[in-house]
Amino acid sequence: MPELPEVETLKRQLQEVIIGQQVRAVKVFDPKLSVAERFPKGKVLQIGRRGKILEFIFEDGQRVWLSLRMTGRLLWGNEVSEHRRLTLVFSEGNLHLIDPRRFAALSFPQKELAPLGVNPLEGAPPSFFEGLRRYRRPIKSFLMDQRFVAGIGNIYASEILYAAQIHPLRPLSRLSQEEWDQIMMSAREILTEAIRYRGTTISDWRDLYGRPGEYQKRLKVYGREGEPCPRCGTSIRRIMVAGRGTYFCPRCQN
DNA sequence: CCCTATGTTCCCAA
DNA sequence: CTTGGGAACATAGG
Repeated sequence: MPELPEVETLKRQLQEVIIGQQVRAVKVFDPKLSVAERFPKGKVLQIGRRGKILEFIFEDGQRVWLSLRMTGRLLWGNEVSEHRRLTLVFSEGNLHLIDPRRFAALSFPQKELAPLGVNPLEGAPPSFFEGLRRYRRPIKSFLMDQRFVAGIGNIYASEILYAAQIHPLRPLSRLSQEEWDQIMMSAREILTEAIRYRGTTISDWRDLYGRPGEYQKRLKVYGREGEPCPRCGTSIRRIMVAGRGTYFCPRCQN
């Protein structure tokens, strides 16, 4: 599913296409998304992103949050493809929500709730790491916890820890400040690079125009079990961390 | 039939 | 309170 770089790609493309346009009609094809009937019919003022959540901001101040979950995608255009769950009819075109597994969710936030973690593109404030000493959970599961760090998912967590040369099972409480800083720096570099390549297409991800991303060609460890580490040649390993497939180099990452 | 899958949430147990 | 495991959601592919 879309992580930060994929959602950011959609956000930027939507800004080019629907800012200033008015939602004329909403067609709902999945009863799970019947809440979409309440979609504001006004003019879209801005598109935002909070971690992996896409935010539509309307002229009158109303907001809609879209969480794409595992297989959700947005498609601009006329062609009716498989797995269409929702269509927003704009003055100058149609925006379709495509979602094979039907996990995507819409919400209409009443106020500022759902405290989100730090933005890994900006980095954490200097004091952030100080408050984390008590957590002994593996660094990888921490990086993916949206309450602490917003936007990192399963693919980029493995890639970030590989770049930072930190073992995914290392307890947070046993990281030094320098190692934490290194992880945050790697996160920024990798996510920024992934945005530049319009995200990672392993199976479902496509951008607003249906094109696959390019970052999958640059993945160093994710999905590469048994292949040689690009740094030292050791065979990449796969383990389960918090129930998710996790890839790392047993020699480079400690 | 088995396992896996870019996510989130909830229940339960240690 | 912390953490992880498992299940659930629902569908497709190897």
